[in-house]
Amino acid sequence: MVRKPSMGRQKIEIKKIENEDSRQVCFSKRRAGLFKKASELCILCGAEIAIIVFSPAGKAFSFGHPCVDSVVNRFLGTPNPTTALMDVSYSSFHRAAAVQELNRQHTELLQQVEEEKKKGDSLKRKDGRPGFWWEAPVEDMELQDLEKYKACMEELRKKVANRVDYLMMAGMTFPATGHFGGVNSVGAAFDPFMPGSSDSLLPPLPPALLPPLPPALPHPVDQSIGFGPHLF
Amino acid sequence: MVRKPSMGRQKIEIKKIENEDSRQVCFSKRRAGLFKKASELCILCGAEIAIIVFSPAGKAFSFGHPCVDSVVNRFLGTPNPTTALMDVSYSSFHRAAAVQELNRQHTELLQQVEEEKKKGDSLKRKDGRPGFWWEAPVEDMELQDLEKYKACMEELRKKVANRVDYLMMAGMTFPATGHFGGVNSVGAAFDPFMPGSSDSLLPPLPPALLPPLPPALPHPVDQSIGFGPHLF
DNA sequence: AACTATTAATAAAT
DNA sequence: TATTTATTAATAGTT
Repeated sequence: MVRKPSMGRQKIEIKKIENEDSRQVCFSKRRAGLFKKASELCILCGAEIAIIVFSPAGKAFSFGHPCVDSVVNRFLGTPNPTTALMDVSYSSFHRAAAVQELNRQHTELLQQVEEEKKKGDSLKRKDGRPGFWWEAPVEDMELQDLEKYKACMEELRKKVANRVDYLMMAGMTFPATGHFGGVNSVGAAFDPFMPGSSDSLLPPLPPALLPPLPPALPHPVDQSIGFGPHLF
Repeated sequence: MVRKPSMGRQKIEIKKIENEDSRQVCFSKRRAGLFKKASELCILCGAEIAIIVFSPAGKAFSFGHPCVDSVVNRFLGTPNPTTALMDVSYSSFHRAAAVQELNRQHTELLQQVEEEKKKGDSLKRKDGRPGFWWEAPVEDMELQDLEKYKACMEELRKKVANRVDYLMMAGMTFPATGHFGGVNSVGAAFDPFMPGSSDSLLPPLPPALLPPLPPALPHPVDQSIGFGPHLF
């Protein structure tokens, strides 16, 4: 029999893979590789790592040692018993940054809304007409949408503020709603510190623990509708 | 002359490295490798990734595309305004398209960084640190670097603003500043737009706008507080 | 999902 | 810390 002479690995350019199938395959392989590298770094150097990956399709995967939420909380500054004192000032910065980011978005949104309003107003009043007939309805619709959007942002902002207050005061970990372990998270699976495993567990990559696409929970893209009862 | 026949790479067991120096070297190398893998995954597959790494000494490093906060917030289930407004069909679609475009540009910048890095690798390597732009603790950042970074941010902000104006003129219902998370609210099956779109555009990575790529610039969120000397 | 020819990452030495 | 080298490890293309 003639052997199959595969081309073997070929050098590739680091640019977006256009072919969807190829991209999906690459995503799966490299995600696994990334998580493996992370687990090795944890074991070899005693690092704590959290990785969150959203596939182009919006599915979430995560890796965490000791677990995603503990690392994220530490990063964001949630008071944590195991957090070194040294980390506090450091972390508070990130927490502030995260909230600030949301506030900034909110502010910019409001500006956009105002601009849209102006446009709409001027358009309607020009020549005593609401603009071209085919435009008017569109403008109105957009304004309605924007108003809704604005309202949602107000709501979001409140929830964020409450959430932050809660975290700061309670000194608890994140949502007890099971957000974290939920989705495609790999913690224990890749957890190098699992009893009796140091290396042997890693290479094989238990496929069952890396469910390609189970229904995700709290992620907007996977969820049909936004504000679920579990959000904040 | 007698060559120096290094042993080359040796196979190692994946277990904690006891020697502190070796561990530190390994940590640095592998962290860099991990972040590089992540960036490639982002570019190749259009993924969104956030990585948070705490060294054993408690120092935090992070990688994020588009930025750490946006990915983490998305993961945590931050209510997504766009999702909440999903019923507003027209607006959603236009907004999705707008943000999609912005995000594409963003990815292009990321690619440019890669290319620049290649060029830089082969050429200059004298003064600056060859580290990745997204790491580098803030304390290592020269004042000059901060000034450059600031300037680049301003530049990028202008470009984004121009882009937004263009999109608005083109008939976009809502310009989508590019700051709002997952615009892919309609769901993968129904959304003709690339699902992997998303968040913040500004903060992430101006490096493409930077001069050739001298010193590395940290990710905004990475600019945390340096607190005294640290091991890692 | 499995197979390999290659490229890419990196342990050790400097 | 950066560079170089010799190897191992990851993976692109294929089946």
